Amino acid sequence: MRIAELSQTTGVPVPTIKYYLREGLLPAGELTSPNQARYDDRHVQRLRLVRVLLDIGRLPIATIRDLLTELDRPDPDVHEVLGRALPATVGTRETSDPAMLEAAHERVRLLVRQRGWLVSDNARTRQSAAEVVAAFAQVGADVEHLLEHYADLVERIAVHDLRFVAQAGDNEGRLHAAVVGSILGDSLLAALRRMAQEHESAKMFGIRDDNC
Amino acid sequence: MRIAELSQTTGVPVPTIKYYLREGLLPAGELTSPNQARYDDRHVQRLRLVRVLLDIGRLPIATIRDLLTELDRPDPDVHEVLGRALPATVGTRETSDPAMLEAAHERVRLLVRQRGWLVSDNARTRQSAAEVVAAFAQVGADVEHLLEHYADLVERIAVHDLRFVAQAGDNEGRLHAAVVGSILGDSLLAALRRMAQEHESAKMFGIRDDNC
DNA sequence: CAGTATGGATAGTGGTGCTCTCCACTATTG
DNA sequence: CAATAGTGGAGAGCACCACTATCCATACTG
Repeated sequence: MRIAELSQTTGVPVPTIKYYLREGLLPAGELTSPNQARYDDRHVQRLRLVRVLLDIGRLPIATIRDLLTELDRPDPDVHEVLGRALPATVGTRETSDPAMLEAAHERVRLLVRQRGWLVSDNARTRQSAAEVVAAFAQVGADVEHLLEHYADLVERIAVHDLRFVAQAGDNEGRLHAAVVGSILGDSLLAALRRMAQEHESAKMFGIRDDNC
Repeated sequence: MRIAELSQTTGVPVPTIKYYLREGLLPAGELTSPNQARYDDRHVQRLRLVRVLLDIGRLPIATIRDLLTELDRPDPDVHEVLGRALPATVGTRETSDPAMLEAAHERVRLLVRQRGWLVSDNARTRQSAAEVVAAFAQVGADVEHLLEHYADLVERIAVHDLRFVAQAGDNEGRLHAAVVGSILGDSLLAALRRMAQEHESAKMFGIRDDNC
């Protein structure tokens, strides 16, 4: 398969594919001569994955490159990917109030301790969670109740996520499933949550099912 | 309070505040003379909210403006906000394969029907959910099981979300809580989910709690 | 053998979220 | 009562990011 066919199959313009090749999001095709290369199904798959991580996951190119590099490691391990690469896909920000952030960190540490979660201490996810907790405080919202209930529910979500990962055949498939499930799962959960919120709100504040 | 104090209190640079004023993210201060204005606590609150929606929620300026405009409507109604304004905060994309997208839409319609969710038919959240379902299909992942379990769990999440909204004192507070809870809630859930995934993975694939 | 496609490289583009500069004017300080 | 600093407002400029366009020597295609 040459680049034009790869482009047609995936719907990604040829210049964009070239750009991804330059950026290391896509491995180079097998060179048959100095300026001819062949691409195969793996390139199609990878390209689709990149597009989905970009469009749905809204991950920056650099993050996607790191994630794919992790997937392509010689000794790929699902737990490693879940523990090291995927945490980089949650955003961080520089919070204004250091004291508030430290309090939020302490709150997250407490949560992790009480739940007995086996989460590495330097985990970026802790940082991210603390930042969100601090953000709630900064806009004057009390996140306390939400935090406990959310923790309950994400535990169950994670069980299904890991089941989703485990069901994939080989190790490579599991890595793929871990990435896809985590990134797309966020978006799926967000969309479903909005619908469930609308439904719950309809039940709560007078039902207007005129267009449902 | 003048602009310098507003800037110091919130940590937002003065030129950025001026930019937000131009963009309509922040209402103008009360003019005391042609080139002097006074700002108050409401500006501080609003500015913090804007920063949090930008930094944590990663919403575009235009979306934030629309959201805040909705909050400032004369007859603010929580269900309206949850049903109209907040759905705009989930992304959309132009999918390559129309047939796949239509199948995904049908799947989402079925889900909504089976759950009896009262969700408006044209809802943007449906579009978004369908896009994610199509994305799963596009990368060759079977979302079927995940979908049912996620639907179960977001129903419970939404119950807590609405409780979070209801607990806020007045109507204005509830609108604020709905926005904050929805947007920041997404990020909080994502961060907690990553931690729960790491924990679940640690339990599943050999426990290495050396640094937990 | 004419015309199109290719890999590779470099430069340019459009959108976004600021940031800088300027201006006439106002407030504050010594 | 200066001198200095700060202000609202408006326009231009900037940095980053994800592309997109152009060019070239070479290779495939009809």
